[in-house]
This record gives sequence, C-alpha cells and structure tokens, in this order.
Amino acid sequence: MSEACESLQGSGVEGKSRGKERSGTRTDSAGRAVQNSILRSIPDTEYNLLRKHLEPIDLPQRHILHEAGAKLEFAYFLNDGMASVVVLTSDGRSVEVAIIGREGIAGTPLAVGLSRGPHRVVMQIAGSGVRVKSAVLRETLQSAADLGLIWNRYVLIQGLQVAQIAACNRLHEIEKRLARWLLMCQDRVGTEILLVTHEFLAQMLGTGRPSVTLAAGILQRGGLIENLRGSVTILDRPGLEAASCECYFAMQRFGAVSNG
Amino acid sequence: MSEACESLQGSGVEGKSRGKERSGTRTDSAGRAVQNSILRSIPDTEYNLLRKHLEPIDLPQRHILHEAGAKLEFAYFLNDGMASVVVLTSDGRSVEVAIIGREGIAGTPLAVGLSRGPHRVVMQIAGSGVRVKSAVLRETLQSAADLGLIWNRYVLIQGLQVAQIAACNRLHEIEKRLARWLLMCQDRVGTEILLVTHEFLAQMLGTGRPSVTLAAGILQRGGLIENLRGSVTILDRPGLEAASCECYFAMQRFGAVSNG
DNA sequence: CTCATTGCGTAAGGTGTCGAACAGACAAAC
DNA sequence: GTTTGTCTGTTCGACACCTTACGCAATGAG
Repeated sequence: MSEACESLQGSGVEGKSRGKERSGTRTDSAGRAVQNSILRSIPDTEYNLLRKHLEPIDLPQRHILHEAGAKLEFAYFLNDGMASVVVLTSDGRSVEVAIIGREGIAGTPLAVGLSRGPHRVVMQIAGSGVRVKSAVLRETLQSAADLGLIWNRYVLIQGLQVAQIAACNRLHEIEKRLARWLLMCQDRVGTEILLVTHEFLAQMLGTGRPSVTLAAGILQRGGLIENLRGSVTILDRPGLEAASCECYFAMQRFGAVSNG
Repeated sequence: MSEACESLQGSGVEGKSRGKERSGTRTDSAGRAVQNSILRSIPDTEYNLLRKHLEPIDLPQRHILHEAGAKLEFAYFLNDGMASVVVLTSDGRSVEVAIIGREGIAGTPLAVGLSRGPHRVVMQIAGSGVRVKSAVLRETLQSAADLGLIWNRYVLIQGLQVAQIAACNRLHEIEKRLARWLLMCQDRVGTEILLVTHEFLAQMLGTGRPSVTLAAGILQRGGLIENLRGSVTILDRPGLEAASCECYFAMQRFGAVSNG
C-alpha cells in the first residue's frame, strides 16, 4: 500500500500544463489575489478567459454552496476555508464523503456537463473564494483543454478520497476517524484552532454527538487536543497523526498528485 | 432526495455523442460482439480507432484486473460479469467501494492520464470483456473527444456511487447492505443464482464471515433468498428491494445517467 | 442582573457487530 | 468407500457504539 500512490506522480501528461504556468500572482475580477490551486495551475490563455467572470465571494461557516439535488448555479474555487461534501439520507442523518479546500473545486458535476449533483456541499470552516457561473464554465471548457484535464483529474482524485473515506467509515473506529478529520481540516485551514462544535463533527462522522464528545475526551486526556466551547485546538500534531488511521496518510498522497 | 438525480439527465452535452451513435452490433478485433455500454455509445469514427486494439479476454472469478499500486497495463471494458473496486488496508482487511459491470470501465485513472491506481479491481462474477493497452488509449484519447467526455463522465458517476457506498457503510446495518449488494450484483449479471461465498461477501462488505451468514440467514428465513454452498439465489426480488436501503435506489438513478 | 440558548460532559441501558471457536454438510480427489 | 478441503450454520463472550436523558457551563439578549 505504501508505494501504491507515491508513483501516481509519474504520469506523462503532468508537464503539459506546467510549462505554461504563470509565475506571478493571479487576481479575480475585483483585483483580489486568487489562492486556488487549480486556478493557479492553468495557463495564462485559459485563465484570461475566466478572469472577468471570477466573482469574489465571502463564505461564512455553514453556508451551503450546493444543495442536494438542486441546480448548480456556480462552481466555487476556494481560497481559504473548507467545505464538505455530504450525503443526506431520508431519515435526516448525514455523513461527510469528501473534503474540499483551496486545492479543489466545488461543483464537480459541471466538469462533465452535468448540472445537478445529489450531495450537499457546505462550508465547514469559514473562508473565501471565487465563483463562476455554470454557463460560463460550460462555454469556457470548450476552448480550455488544460482546465478540462486538470478539473477531470481532480474529479478522479476526489473519487479516490471518497473511496478511502468509504473504507475508513467501515473499518475504523470513531476515535481514529475523528483524529483523521481534525488533521485533514488543519491541513486546509492552517490554524491550530478549529471552530467546530461536537454536534457538527457528529454530522460529518455520521455518528451521534455523545460519541464525538467521548472520543474527543480521550484525545484531550492524551494531551493531543483541547476541547472548548465551539472549538477544538490541536496541541500535539504528531501525536494526533499517530492516533489517526492510515487513511489520513493515504489521502495525503492522493492530494500530492492533484497538486502536481 | 428522490428528484435529486433523475434530472441529472437533462444535460446539454448528452445528445452530442448520441447523434453519431451506431445502431448495429459492434465487434472486437476477433469479431466477437461487444456489449459494453461505453464502447457502444461512442461514435463510429472513434470506435474504429480502437477496434483493432480491442483484445477479447475471458475473465474468471477472482481474476485480478488491477492490483493496488501496480501499473495499469490495460483498461478493461466488460461485456459480462462483475468486478469490484476494493480498498485494502495494511492489516489485511478489505472493503468494496465500487462495482463495475458492462456499464463501465476498469482503469479509471487512465481517463486522466494517470497510470496507477491505489485500489484492487477484481472479478467477482466471472464474465468476459475486451481490453486495450494503456498506451493505445492515451494516444486515442487525443483524437477521441467523445470517448473522453463519456469516460470522464463515468469517472464522476462512479464517484457518486462510491460516495453512496461510503454513507451506506456508515449508516446502514449489515442486513440492508447485504440486500443492496445482492441486488446490485443481479442487475449486472442478470441471473438469479449468484456464485459467491459468504467469505467473499464478507470481504466486500468489510465485515466478518459469521456476520454475513447471520444476515443471509435472516433474509433466507424471510423467503427472500436461498443460501447454498457457494451460491446465493434470489427468490423474491421485490422483497429484497424492500429489505435493502435507499442507497440501492440512489445508485440506480446514478446509473440511469451514465447509460444516457 | 435574569433569562433563554447553545454546547459540552456524563451516565445507563440496549443493540449491533466482532472474534474465535466448533460442528456439520457438501464436493472433489484418492 | 475414505479422506481432505471448503463452505455454511451456530454459539457465546466481548466490545464499540447508539439512544436517551439529565446536569452544567458558557454565551448572548433583554
């Protein structure tokens, strides 16, 4: 397993867009800097097609980017913060199946011309980004081959992440899954303090709130995290990595591929 | 949720390849008929690029199409039978995260120019198909836009399936998951008799063998299935659908999109 | 300040599932 | 026939987890 994904990087198509990559900073239609990895890795010619349509937007916590089953009006390229892709069941329960940060895009179905998705995409950690109208993207994709390839590659990588989470949900216990989630969250927001409640974590992990509190209590007694009202602080990251499962490292390797 | 995916079909790009679709039967390089949905839905011009490279191959049960972490030598287009995409963990356990039948392709990373995948793909129900060398596909994709779109769309649909399985693994109990698996299997092989052992089912469902026997026993006492040595026979399909979870129907809707 | 709200900690009882272990049934090979 | 290996059925103890419930602390509004 350990060598399974490292060498995913040895792919021939990789250099294609790299050569044309722009070195300086990129700005959206309002002149603000764009941090999104995908927008930063497409060639200038394609970026300029999009630039004037990149609408900057603030994304507060719990803001819903896409509702399950609704039309996708926009694709969102995150600069900061973190969004979760969530499956909802008819009895009102939910589970997170994918995490999106600045390395990705919310609105994957748009990559292949589909205009609806069955999942909710919701901001977990407040942040910002730019959004583009679906119709604009559909047009642009006709003439932006590199964006298409990179986006489709991201769709695949996200699929790998989902698969790993599927396995993790089945095979690993709450404590390890919680540790994994906290680590993945920190990777995307950068800070030690994560503004999430146990209730919210429970919805992400697909479990009951008391189970989260219990698991978080164990991690806290181990000195790995600190639980406060509405926040979790990571105190000992290496320790948390040790308390997590192999799924965290597996998904880290997937990310390395998508970032090039 | 129920309307979430039905109208995924209302996508503008859909008709693009449909118009050029060939009506008659298609044959591989040895003249045998091709049943694979994707190969049947691409236009003639693109199919003819591939035809002489379509190597027919028999796929016995438990044959491994792709080993986790190994180079992908071929992509496989199934005519019959069923393959499973499986996540393996370092402690030797395994879970199925996706199912592939004649509606799909084994070797999704090749769609975006990646040559390795982290998962094992293994034949669950014996069948047959055609395979194509990775290098040939990489070449062909340069000039086969419709194949690229359809394949990338399949990658996305498979991701939706994986997400549903991720949720199912977390939220639903073994009995329902077993029912779902049996239904999905029958959808792909067509017969009532499924040649699988409980041991094998346990590996797919990511559980212990006795748990499978127990769940299968309950379904059997309900008159829904019959367990024999090395096989499970579906006796009451509607009953089994009622015993399964909403995930089965959700994934059926995904499939409706990919089949067009 | 008081009050209502929100979120955390914890406890108790019940349930689903796991793990190991064993017995019996069937199949193929000798 | 006998043997051997594979597969199923079943048991039982252990454990993770769920559900419900209640108490308390922190926060914010009036």
